[in-house]
Amino acid sequence: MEATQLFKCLADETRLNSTLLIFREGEACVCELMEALDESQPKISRHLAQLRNCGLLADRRKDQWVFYSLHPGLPEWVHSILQQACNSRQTELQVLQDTLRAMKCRPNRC
Amino acid sequence: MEATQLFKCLADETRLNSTLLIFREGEACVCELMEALDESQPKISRHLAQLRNCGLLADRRKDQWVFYSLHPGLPEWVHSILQQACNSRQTELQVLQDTLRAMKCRPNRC
DNA sequence: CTTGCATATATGGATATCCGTATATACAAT
DNA sequence: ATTGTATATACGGATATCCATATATGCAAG
Repeated sequence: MEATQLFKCLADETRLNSTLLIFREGEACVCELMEALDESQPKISRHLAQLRNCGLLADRRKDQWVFYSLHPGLPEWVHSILQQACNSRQTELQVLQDTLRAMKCRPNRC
Repeated sequence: MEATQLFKCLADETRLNSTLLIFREGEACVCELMEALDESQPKISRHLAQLRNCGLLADRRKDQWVFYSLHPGLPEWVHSILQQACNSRQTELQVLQDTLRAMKCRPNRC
């Protein structure tokens, strides 16, 4: 993964928050991110597709949901940068995670 | 400094390489970066101005040169991200630094 | 096979980014 | 004052990014 490509991925609010939420939660599906970030379905879906195409995220299908997670085998420096980005917006991320946790009818995991 | 703003700064090859060279060298002026990156003067100058306006770089004037350095007082997580970015392109950066060091008539520092 | 839910993609338009070229500014030296 | 060197900025065009809206796909349940 090229550094500039990673930075392009993280240079958008929706993509950064989605990636960091996935980083902290392990995985998340489109509808969970819609709820946590309060954004439209196409918007979330498009950004996640972009992150997957760049190799930052991987997806798995479970019933009608698609769960996105960090792509396995990302180099250590990518994880380190994500961790630092988390540090820089701890408070905001906590709010997003609380919203996610308060969500009713979260999809069942495998 | 906002995380997405930092990532936008680093999402361009010219800006990323300039920033990392400055990170490793301490400071650099426009003509040094032109030489090391083999790019035009307006291109380098425009990108440096953008980095300064975002608060990532600071500049000081010495005779006819303008030296750019990391803005003092940047939070620790910014430094950490720059360090990780350096790690991810060590080899390429080394080449750029060698070109810089081989440059004839480098400007005199204060 | 139709309905419903989750997700993906296509389209078109608004805005942003990036760059080459040309020009301007600042300042030292003559 | 004029020249030369270093840097900055203005302008215009090409391209990329981002989004809302509409539509398509995939799949499970009935």
